[in-house]
Amino acid sequence: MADLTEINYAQRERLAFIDFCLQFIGQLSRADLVNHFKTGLASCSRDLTLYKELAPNNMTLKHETKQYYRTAEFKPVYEHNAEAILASLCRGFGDGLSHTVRPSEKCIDSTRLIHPSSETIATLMRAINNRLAVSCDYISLTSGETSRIIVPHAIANNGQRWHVRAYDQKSKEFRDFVCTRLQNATELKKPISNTQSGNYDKEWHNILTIELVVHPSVSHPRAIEMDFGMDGGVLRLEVREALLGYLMRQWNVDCSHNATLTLGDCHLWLKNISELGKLACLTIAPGYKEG
Amino acid sequence: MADLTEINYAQRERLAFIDFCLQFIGQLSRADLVNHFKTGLASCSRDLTLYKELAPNNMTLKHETKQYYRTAEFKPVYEHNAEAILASLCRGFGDGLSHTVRPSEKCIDSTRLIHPSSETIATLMRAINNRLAVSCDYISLTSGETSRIIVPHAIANNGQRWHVRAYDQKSKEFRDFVCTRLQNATELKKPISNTQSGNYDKEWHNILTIELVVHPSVSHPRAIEMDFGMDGGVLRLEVREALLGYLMRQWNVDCSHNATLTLGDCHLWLKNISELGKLACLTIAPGYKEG
DNA sequence: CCACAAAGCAATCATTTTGATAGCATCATT
DNA sequence: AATGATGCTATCAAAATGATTGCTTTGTGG
Repeated sequence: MADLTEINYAQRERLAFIDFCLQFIGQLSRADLVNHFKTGLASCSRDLTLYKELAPNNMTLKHETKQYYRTAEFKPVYEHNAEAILASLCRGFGDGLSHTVRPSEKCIDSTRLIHPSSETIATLMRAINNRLAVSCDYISLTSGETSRIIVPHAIANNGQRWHVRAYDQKSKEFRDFVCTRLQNATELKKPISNTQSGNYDKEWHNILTIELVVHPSVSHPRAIEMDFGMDGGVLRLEVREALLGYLMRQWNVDCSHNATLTLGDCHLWLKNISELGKLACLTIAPGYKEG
Repeated sequence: MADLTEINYAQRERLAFIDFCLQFIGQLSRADLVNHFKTGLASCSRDLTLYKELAPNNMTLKHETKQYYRTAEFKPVYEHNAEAILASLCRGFGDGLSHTVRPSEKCIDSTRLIHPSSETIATLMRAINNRLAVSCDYISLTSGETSRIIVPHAIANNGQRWHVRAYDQKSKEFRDFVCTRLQNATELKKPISNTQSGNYDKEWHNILTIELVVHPSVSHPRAIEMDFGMDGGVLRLEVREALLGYLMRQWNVDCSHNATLTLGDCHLWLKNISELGKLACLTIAPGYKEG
């Protein structure tokens, strides 16, 4: 019997592709495999034969259409993670590096309107990995364009924008910068001072445990519980303090102390807000009032 | 000289990996390659040699650290799409099928709190591809649990949830259903009637051209223009009518006729709303009033 | 300052994987 | 019943890969 772990990289990819097509498309022809991997017919037959060995009851050939069909007894050979699958369907297969893409028109991801340049991302990621400072021009919403030197240690998406979390030499504190508002980012070769390293970013390293519950104003709470896979009506999450405000805004979580926000479409309430103390990050959160 | 298109699938993957590491991490060791692809040392040397042939000036070996470093003259061999790169950094490499994952802790995507089951997605996608109806139990926010037969034709993410767009035999119209609120989804084998096919979903096939502009209340509009890569202060988009409302809500676009919404953090205004006519989908959009 | 260890490199050969071809089987279509 | 399209298997040649060896470079520790 064939052992999954002993199969080489390329063939494993092809087997995974077969498995995927059966489960998420329902059928598969030899031509699909040949097209996708630019492989020969022979190796294609070999792959199908091997797949049949691994999972004899997963597919049957229908000669009417000359395609393999998923059977009702199908058991996936590979555990496909749901988010990864959806990404594959939306953006096509392949790892996004070599372009073996074939996006599905039937699976449409949310629209990202903000696309940082890959140059900027590359510079930031290299600086992060090599602990270097970056000089750049930054246009802020409040103060307009300024020249800055920042020491980045992570990048994060807040649901809309990609931010870089960095020590700002101008304000002498850790801040978020929107990646698309950076221009002329350049790595500075001299090593950074210790206090500017990510380890000293308190709000980043402070992990808060928050409790989200269905908002009392919702009339069929079960629907929301199912959305969030809630266990006993509560969703516990670990969140970096630096990112909490964004998360609350992204999910439109009522952050008032008594769930009094009545703005439409508010499905969640931050139940344990009173235990969290005063948090600057929450100033952008829906319904938040200090106290 | 080696020709990129003539290189086989497996080696192309490895070359892309080298290219990626140099550009987004800054360095790469032979061990990284071996680890990632579980390949032998020999083939690893071959890949590096070939990469040097393809791009002689992209990397240099530093013996101090025994790693290859990106040079200042680096020119990517593969065009990496920014979104794909960010996904690779956040979730690790590989196509999400075979798990060759190694996510970066320095690159954090926004938190998706709602994860549809891969079983449900699989059933829906198969039904879509094979034009089948699906029976299921659905829990709606307004009417609670009901049994339904729907004919799905696409799934889409609205920024928060995955929806399935489908003909609903109960209400006899096309609607959106939240994937996580579906239970016991089962394909029905009999073929669907023609009028229930996706082709007849008017709101889905009606493509609107919308014009988004920086909200007049923003004090440094250049920052927003850069975020959205605006051309002359306007961002023109083609959007399905069925998805327009979600898009407006996701990006918090002021949909009032005169940009009068003053709610904090509203960076965009839907400039041509007056030309779009009456749209039911906009009832959920910020600031929208009929008229 | 020299020996050593660690990593990279190049060459070689055995093994594995792949591609191409040919002949046969199956089944829908006509 | 003939035809054509596709799938299967077997075979052989070609290509890719893995393992081994001996060599080079360079940093490190004595």
